[in-house]
Amino acid sequence: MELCPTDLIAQALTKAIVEHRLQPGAKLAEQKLADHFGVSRTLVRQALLQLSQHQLVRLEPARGAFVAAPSVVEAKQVFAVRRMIESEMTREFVRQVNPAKIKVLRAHVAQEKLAVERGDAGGRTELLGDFHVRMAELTGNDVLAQVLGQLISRCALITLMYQSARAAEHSHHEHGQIIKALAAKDEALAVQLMHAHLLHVEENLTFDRTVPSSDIAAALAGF
Amino acid sequence: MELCPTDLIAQALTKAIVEHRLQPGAKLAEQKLADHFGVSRTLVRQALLQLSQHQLVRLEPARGAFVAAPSVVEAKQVFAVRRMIESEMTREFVRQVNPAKIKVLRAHVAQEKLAVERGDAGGRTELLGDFHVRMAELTGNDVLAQVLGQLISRCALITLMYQSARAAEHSHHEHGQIIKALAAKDEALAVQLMHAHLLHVEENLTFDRTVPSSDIAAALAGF
DNA sequence: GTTTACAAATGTGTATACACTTTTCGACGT
DNA sequence: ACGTCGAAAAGTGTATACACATTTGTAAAC
Repeated sequence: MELCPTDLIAQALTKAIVEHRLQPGAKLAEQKLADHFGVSRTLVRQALLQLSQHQLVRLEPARGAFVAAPSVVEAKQVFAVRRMIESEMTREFVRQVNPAKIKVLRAHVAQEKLAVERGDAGGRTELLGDFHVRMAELTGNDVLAQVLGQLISRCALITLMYQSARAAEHSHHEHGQIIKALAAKDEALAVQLMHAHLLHVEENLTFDRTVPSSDIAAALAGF
Repeated sequence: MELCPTDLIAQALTKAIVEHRLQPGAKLAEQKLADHFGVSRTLVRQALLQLSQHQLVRLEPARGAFVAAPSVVEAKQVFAVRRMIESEMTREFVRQVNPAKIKVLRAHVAQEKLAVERGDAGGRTELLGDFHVRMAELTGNDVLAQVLGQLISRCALITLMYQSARAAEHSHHEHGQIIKALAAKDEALAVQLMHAHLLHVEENLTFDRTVPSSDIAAALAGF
């Protein structure tokens, strides 16, 4: 569906940002990226424009592009929206659940297990997020999957900034419980578990941890 | 926040598309647009790229940009997602409702009334959609407002393609009822009304009406 | 030694140029 | 007359060029 050079670059950058190979706040100089990818600035610019729409990079006029560093309040808002969407999504999922769909989710969780045990922070964050997108896809609503996908990639940054290994394992475990409730067609339980799960993820983000910030004003507040 | 030339062009195009001054399926030739706006193709391309992300234009490789013509199934999916989000949003709104917020909504509905009475199809569609965005903004969740805004601009196209004047007035009336429930802090009623409202909007779209299509295959299906 | 002014360097913003693909249109052959 | 082939036209995809803004570094002034 999308395989033109621009999207390839955007994808590569997204991966690099979400996997934390590019620090939040890092400058993304167009020429440097162009050289690296072996293309002209034109394509890099287009890719950066896309990523800015996805809130993964901040574009400052005449100053350039920087890896986004979502604020705590923004993170909380993203999670609030996710709870709204995913509670209802879970309800819908239960209505149309069948063995094949449960099987897909179980297979996914098996992969999560591997990444968590391997200690692969990038991989596990991606997989833990993908669980929710997978659910959305299984409801058959492409728009839902797309919207949720954007929200999740947007807070992949946040999660990676703040989430501990223990929290990741906890998430993985909760996914298993959610599947059980889905398989049992227990709507109330499934919705409750999903809601609690998202709350846990948000709560476990150690927002007080000092994060290397590129925002001078914020970094030096109080000095 | 966004006032660079590219965004200005994107905004102008969005308005033209949403106000139906550009027919769904219409070709958007880059040079023509560039001449019209008095800029180079570079800026037009960037704007078109943005609009394609918002699903307002379709980009076909090496063939160009076309005004999007959302399918019926896509429309239904958008509405399904809106119901998920806005049910929960209504719940949240009731929790933090106060007289000032109610006043804002009442003022908005007053404007809707004018547009509906004036028979201004473009204006009323925009205002009827903005009611929901206004609610999102009033909850204080910027991310929610942004996500919902995208969904609504995405189906503004649909609404304008299919919605009748009578349906518009009906929507306007339902907004009033929703506000009453919100003001009374009656969560259950407000949620129920919002849910029903979105169902009504979707149901009232006359999906069977033949729409001028530029998609030859679809237009000639069955011949 | 610190601050200010200014110039070089770096980098972004937009326009233009060129290669290549798709479309259009006319001529040729059947 | 109809269909096919081919060349011209139009349009997209990418690279490059250039104007302008920002940043950096240096030198002069206090």
